Amino acid sequence: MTASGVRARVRAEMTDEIKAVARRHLATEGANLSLRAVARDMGMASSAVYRYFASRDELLTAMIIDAYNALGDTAEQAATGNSGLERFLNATSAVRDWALADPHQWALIYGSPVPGYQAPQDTVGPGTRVVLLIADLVKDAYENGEITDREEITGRFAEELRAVADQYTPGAPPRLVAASMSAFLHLSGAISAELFGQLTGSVEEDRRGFFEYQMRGAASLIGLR
Amino acid sequence: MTASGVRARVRAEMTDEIKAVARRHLATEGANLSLRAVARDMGMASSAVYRYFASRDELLTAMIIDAYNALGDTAEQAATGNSGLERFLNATSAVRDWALADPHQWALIYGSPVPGYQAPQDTVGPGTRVVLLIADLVKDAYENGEITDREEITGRFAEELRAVADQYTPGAPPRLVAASMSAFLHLSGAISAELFGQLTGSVEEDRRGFFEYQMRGAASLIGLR
DNA sequence: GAAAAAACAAGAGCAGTGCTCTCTGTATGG
DNA sequence: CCATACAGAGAGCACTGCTCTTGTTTTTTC
Repeated sequence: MTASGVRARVRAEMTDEIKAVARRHLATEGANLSLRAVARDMGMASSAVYRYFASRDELLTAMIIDAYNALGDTAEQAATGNSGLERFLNATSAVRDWALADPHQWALIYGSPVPGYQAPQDTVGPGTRVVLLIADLVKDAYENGEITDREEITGRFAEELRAVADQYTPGAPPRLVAASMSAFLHLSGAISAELFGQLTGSVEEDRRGFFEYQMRGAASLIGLR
Repeated sequence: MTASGVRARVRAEMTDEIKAVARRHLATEGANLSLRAVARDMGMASSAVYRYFASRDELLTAMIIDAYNALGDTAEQAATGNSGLERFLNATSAVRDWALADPHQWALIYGSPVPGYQAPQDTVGPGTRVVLLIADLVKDAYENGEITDREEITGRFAEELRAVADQYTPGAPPRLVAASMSAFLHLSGAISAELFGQLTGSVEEDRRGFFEYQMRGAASLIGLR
């Protein structure tokens, strides 16, 4: 291994450790991540952290990408089953479990954007993994004849969704893309509400059951059976 | 008007002005509201603001309550029409318009909670106005025979929702409460995603159309026609 | 192998933050 | 009329993100 290779590896390790400490802080403190506190925890000067991340926002961006990818991995691994419906329910349930296990990380990616923070281009790729997974899974079900016919959608947004469908899931009718996206938005709304305390006072005991009920509704709008 | 009445009135006006300035700051800056900046804008010392709000969190709480009520008013006023479906679509569309007009205020109430901020009891009442409006409107439609029959739900969450139904919309079957809440969560998810940039790259032109499509889906799950 | 260049780390410092404490006027209530 | 409660100001504490300068170490280049 070359000398420059060593340096690069040490740098990568350092970067990872900073992110790990930051993730720990995020889990306990919440979204107002303090670079200084992270540096303190690592026993280094705060200015030294700036060798690895140009700003607090850049560190946040890195953590957002990591979170998107962790969630994407989780959802993809869970999206198994004997039917499209089963795969959909398993995937969405895994997304919920992931969010419940680390609410702050969920808030980081699906909560309100950090003030002054504009999501850079690097985040859009990983950010679409879950919705693409759903669209893909629905397309599979469609090709297996598992989708109940529904009337095709019309309107300008239908045209826009046709373009999206052609790019990501060619061959799938636009209404399936629309319904998949709609299901994903329902998913994220249901999880965010549960995590952010919007459900307090109504469903307290059987939130999993209520969530599955909602996802079954979303699936029925898609036509999954 | 008594002398103490004057003092109380001045205090109320002062409180309102602080909130107004804070709202202006929120609209431009985002969620990291600075008490000092608000005080500066009002030409007073930051310490003087603490005569009116014990902490930044308390000011935020006041603004959250105001935002909930403003949104509640908007939704209630818009929930008119000749059918339950029309009322539902009008109300949800008004909610979306309100959120688009003031994204930061929407983020304040439906985005990720401010770090370290625990929503006090005062916010739960105003916070349920929109979902209660939907449930109420659905119950009206139910009593007018505008709801297509669907099978009743089962499970523990169904029992919990029955209790909620008995309290807020007595006489309505629990499945309507479940579907109303589900619709509301879909609503908030769709709006948050649109506001927080989750839709970037897919539906750009006809977001209103896509939103209405989604709300029609939610309405069909309720059985509204 | 020595010199030059690049990277790393630390510390001081700036401007901002929430919040507290103390002090001073002033308006209110008895 | 006077004691009191209250509004406001200012200084100060501990914290933040970030920059700039200084010194040290490591890597590259000759």
